Amino acid sequence: MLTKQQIRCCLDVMADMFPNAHCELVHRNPFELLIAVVLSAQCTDALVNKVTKHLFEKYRTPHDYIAVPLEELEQDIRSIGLYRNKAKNIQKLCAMLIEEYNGEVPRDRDELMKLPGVGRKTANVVVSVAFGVPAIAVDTHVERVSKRLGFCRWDASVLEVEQTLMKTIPKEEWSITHHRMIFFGRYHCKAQAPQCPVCPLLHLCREGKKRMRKRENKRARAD
DNA sequence: AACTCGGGGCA
DNA sequence: TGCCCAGAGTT
Repeated sequence: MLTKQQIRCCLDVMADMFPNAHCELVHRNPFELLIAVVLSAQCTDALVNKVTKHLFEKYRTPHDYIAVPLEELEQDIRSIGLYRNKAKNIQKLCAMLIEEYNGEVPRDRDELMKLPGVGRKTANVVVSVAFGVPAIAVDTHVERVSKRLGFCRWDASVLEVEQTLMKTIPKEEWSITHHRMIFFGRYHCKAQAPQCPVCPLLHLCREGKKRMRKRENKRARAD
């Protein structure tokens, strides 16, 4: 396990590697962001952006989404996968927005999590990106990076990962930090092909050092 | 804690 | 062409 000091050091390196880290979802307001993040569950932001381009021209308000048959909305988002669940959730979510929140996206994380299709990760992204509330959205990238480097135990829950990061990072940097970690995880510390040999964090990384040792042993046996 | 839902993308 | 990727909800 890394010390707080070491974790901050890792995060500083990520900041240097990805100075332009940001939310990759295309949106123009909190409502569009909410829809985009709900759609992004279990698929990549790039894929969602392909769909939302057309979607946000056709549907502009919560009313627009519920004015259409479920099957039509399903067809409009078919290419992203899990589209039946997502279409159903979005119609219910829009109905709730109208009935309970005056058609506005709530600014409170716990209120957001009452909406169908909105879990902890989605709610954290929405409050931090749309409303500037400090939050750390733990997706698979943030979780994988935290565990490989040794920010937390391997068996830590998503909530424990979030709490570890919150305890380590000053509040003002929570939001930008989670974007940096996502970039680091997506483009460098990838799930299948981590770039350990060229990683500037290798000297601190629990998993990286283990992988490099394995590599060495393999080479030694081959000789 | 484990399972399910479903496509696109890449090897 | 088959494996890998990405969260929320349910039991």
